[in-house]
Amino acid sequence: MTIKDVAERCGVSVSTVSRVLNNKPDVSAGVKEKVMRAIEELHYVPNSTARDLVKVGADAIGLVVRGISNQFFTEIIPVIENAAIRRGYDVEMVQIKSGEDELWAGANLARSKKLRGIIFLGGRFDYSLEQTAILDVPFVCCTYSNSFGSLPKENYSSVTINDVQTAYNATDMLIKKGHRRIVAMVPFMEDGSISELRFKGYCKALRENDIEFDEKLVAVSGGYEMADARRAIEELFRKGIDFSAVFAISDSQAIAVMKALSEHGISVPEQCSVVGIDGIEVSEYTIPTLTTLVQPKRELGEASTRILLDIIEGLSTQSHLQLETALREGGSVRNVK
Amino acid sequence: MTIKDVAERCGVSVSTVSRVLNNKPDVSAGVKEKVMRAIEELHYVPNSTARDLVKVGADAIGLVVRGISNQFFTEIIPVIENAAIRRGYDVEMVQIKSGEDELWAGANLARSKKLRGIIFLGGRFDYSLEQTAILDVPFVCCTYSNSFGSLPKENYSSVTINDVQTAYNATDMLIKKGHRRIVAMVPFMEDGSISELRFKGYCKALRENDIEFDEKLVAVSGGYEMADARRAIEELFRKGIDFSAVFAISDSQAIAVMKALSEHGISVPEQCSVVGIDGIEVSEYTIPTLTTLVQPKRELGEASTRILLDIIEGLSTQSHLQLETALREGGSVRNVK
DNA sequence: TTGAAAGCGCTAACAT
DNA sequence: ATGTTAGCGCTTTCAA
Repeated sequence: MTIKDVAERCGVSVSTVSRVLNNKPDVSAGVKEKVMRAIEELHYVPNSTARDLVKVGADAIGLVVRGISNQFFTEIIPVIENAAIRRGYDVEMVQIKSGEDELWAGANLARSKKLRGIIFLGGRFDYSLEQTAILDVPFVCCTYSNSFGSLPKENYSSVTINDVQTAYNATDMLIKKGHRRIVAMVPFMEDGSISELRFKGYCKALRENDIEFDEKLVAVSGGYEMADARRAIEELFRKGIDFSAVFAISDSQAIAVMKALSEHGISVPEQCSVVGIDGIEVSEYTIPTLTTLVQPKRELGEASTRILLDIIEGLSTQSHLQLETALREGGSVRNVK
Repeated sequence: MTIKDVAERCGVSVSTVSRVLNNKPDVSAGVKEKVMRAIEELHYVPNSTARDLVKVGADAIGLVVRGISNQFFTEIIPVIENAAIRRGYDVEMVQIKSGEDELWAGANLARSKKLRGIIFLGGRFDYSLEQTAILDVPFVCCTYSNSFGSLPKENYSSVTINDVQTAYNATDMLIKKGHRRIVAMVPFMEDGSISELRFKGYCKALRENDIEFDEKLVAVSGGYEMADARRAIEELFRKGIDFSAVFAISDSQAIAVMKALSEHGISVPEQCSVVGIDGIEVSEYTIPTLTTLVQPKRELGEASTRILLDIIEGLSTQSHLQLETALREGGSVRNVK
């Protein structure tokens, strides 16, 4: 069932059918009518692949999202879409799994759909110039940057928070409230990624407050899932570690921490305080409400889009924007001074 | 940057480049080497659109997911992917927004990628034969069926739970535990969709237990979001409605209900019981753990895939499978007898 | 082993 | 207003 079948059915040429398909003006009402009926009757659906192949670069950008079930990302996606639409650009989105390479996915998407640029929502922190060379359009890294790579600043853009600083703020806040034995709930200590950065922030806060780093207080979960965090806390109890607060790398792991504590009869915040990072929707629904450092989701999405489109339109060059996180005080942290 | 550029760079024909690209055997080692180096150097990435256009139907199916941020769906997706892979099929996934038509998206995907069949993860309940005719491959509806439409059973397949029965079970359980004034937290009473079915189950449970239906106990939230549920509960308090339990249409709304109750100083389950439906991950992390009717996510995904592939391979015909939900007792329901 | 050429389904000149 | 034709970038006969 192709455009040719429709054309033959109506006794017109394929270009005429193409015209009505694309709502071109120069088709007589009668023919248009006839073609539309044939389309209906034959249940014809145009092949978008063929369309893409022939189309010239339209006003559209790509969005490559790492991790289909990352709540934090799914809250940013609509922001980016709306921001792009407002400036007259469509956005083509693809999801990739944790194992896949976002650069390849982006290059593929860009070529296939003839896009003008790419936004990566989540990705690796260690690009090299060589690796990004497969991308022939500008791109911006949203929520991450190239901290562990060799890609020159002038070759890409990024919009992020300061992960080290944010983790520092979270931990420092706990210390200021009188906590000394603070658990760091992190997936990895050295993954060359977000976990490493935030762990560094935790260490820095201890250091600057003259609290000795205690390796026993690092709960290394080995993964970003809630179950990983829960398991890591259980492990702490098994070892009989004593602590009065937990800094968790993300809200979702913070929520898992609260649960694990509760299962051990520890109430939050009375017996243990918990702080997270992100500000995902469900963190407002925990009991008590999670205290967390909220990422500016709207700004992250809007700035990424703005920067990319400005580059595309020649209004500006590559840039790197670092946004502030805000402490949202829920009920999960207690002052013990 | 196309295959032609690579060919010219090496002084070979495009077909030769295509051969090394696709790992065909009949290329001399020397040429292969040369071409591969050129690909590297030029940072060439094949255009997958052009590939799709020319390829003949491969062993692949499509997965059309309704709602990018539906936690319940995102937990089923990997199940379907793995089940398909195990039988030697690739799966192409697309996400659609609430407003978009999944049938159109499915037809589009099927044609573009020359797929052998489609799984819809969530969708409308009211297809007609005419509407589904745009699909020229078999399809199965996963987690929903055509309860409000006219599509003959023999024209599609489905794998679902019994929504009416499940809601009945949830409500009946509350009644058996002594609750009489039970709130139904539903997005809509008559939406020709899942909300309507589950609301019916609630009503049926009341009826069969000789409890009079009280419209004041229906919290119609007008949407499926957590914020919608929270608002609906606030409204109940504003009206001064008295109740001892809440049946929520989904886990996520149940979690929002628990929060709203907590904010009004009502503790769960001591002063009010809450039950949900779905069994999403985070429902295991609430405090108390949410009591809910767990959908068999694994079976839903695997059965959908099996049925579709069996049809594709001519091993069986369209079928409709209804799976059981299981009550998972958390701590959010109290016996008041 | 390699190249030339046809064609996947569609759009967009260019004719008529 | 409508038809004819030339590609879009790739794979795949078919010849050489």
